[in-house]
Amino acid sequence: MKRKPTPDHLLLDAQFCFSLYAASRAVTGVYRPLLEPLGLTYPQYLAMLVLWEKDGLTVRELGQRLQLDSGTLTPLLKRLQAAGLVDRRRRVEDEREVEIRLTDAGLALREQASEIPACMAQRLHMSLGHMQKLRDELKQVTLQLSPTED
Amino acid sequence: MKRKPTPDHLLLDAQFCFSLYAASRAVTGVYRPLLEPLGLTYPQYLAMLVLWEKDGLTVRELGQRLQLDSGTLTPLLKRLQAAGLVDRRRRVEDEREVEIRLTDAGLALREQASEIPACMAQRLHMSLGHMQKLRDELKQVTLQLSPTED
DNA sequence: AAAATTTGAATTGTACACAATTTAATTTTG
DNA sequence: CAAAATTAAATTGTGTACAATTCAAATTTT
Repeated sequence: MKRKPTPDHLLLDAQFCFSLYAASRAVTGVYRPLLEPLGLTYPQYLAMLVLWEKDGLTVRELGQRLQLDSGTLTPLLKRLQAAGLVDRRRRVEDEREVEIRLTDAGLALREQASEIPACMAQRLHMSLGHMQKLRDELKQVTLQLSPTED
Repeated sequence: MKRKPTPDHLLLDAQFCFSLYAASRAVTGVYRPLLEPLGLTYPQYLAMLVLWEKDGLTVRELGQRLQLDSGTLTPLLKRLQAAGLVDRRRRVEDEREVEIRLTDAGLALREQASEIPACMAQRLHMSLGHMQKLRDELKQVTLQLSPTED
């Protein structure tokens, strides 16, 4: 009574999804020790990147940028607030919205973070051009799969 | 008193890491409704892929394949067991090891899962060749960043 | 304007991830 | 061989993700 072997298209190593999932976690793992001196987790670092770019966004706007909902962002932002990096306050124009503002410490942290991307690029042993190409292809994947598409 | 703008290399859209992180979550999001009828989460599906390929692995071996530790796998496997898809038992040769075996139901589920990769490939609107190329480049990233490297 | 709907955050509950510790079972070593 | 070191899972604790619900504040309808 022989059991059929797994068809090729179900092999783990054949999966595009797994290469993506594994690579994403591997990259996060490399960031961890780099971010530890700044007292940030990787998702917190992403939120700070957005705020350094444009301060005073609402939770909703931050969520659109990072593709995260309030269930993820609210506790994350509370931790950033507890760490003294941001302030959270209701907008006067619309009390439903919560505006996130960098504190002086939050803004100052940008200088320390400034070294990180180069650090990462070096660890990847990849040309800048190839990295940009791969990045843009991944953006295309996200765009293609985003719910608005199709 | 003008504040310096964020340098280009700190812009969110410039980050390779974010494109990876966003794409990975987008892909998982597409799997969710496909896996729901099978009663699997995405990481559970990955564990099943490994077991369909080679049954009777230990938690450690499964962890090596998926790059996950027992802190993640133990509860995940308990849920698969609760769903009646796998059995967990200590090895007699070495009582420290826990062997994971597919149940009949677990093996049978492979037939339903068989349609999923093609479903996914179609959603990506990408040639098979391009998907494989991207997949292999991502594997290279993971390999490059794995702790054994350097 | 009052009622119904919509919207933005927060909350609740489930399921990962992963560091750090614990426990039990083997191996290695003195 | 017995103590020490190592190993495999499990456990504990923190921090995401995300669906679903709740709540309060706008907005739209009637």
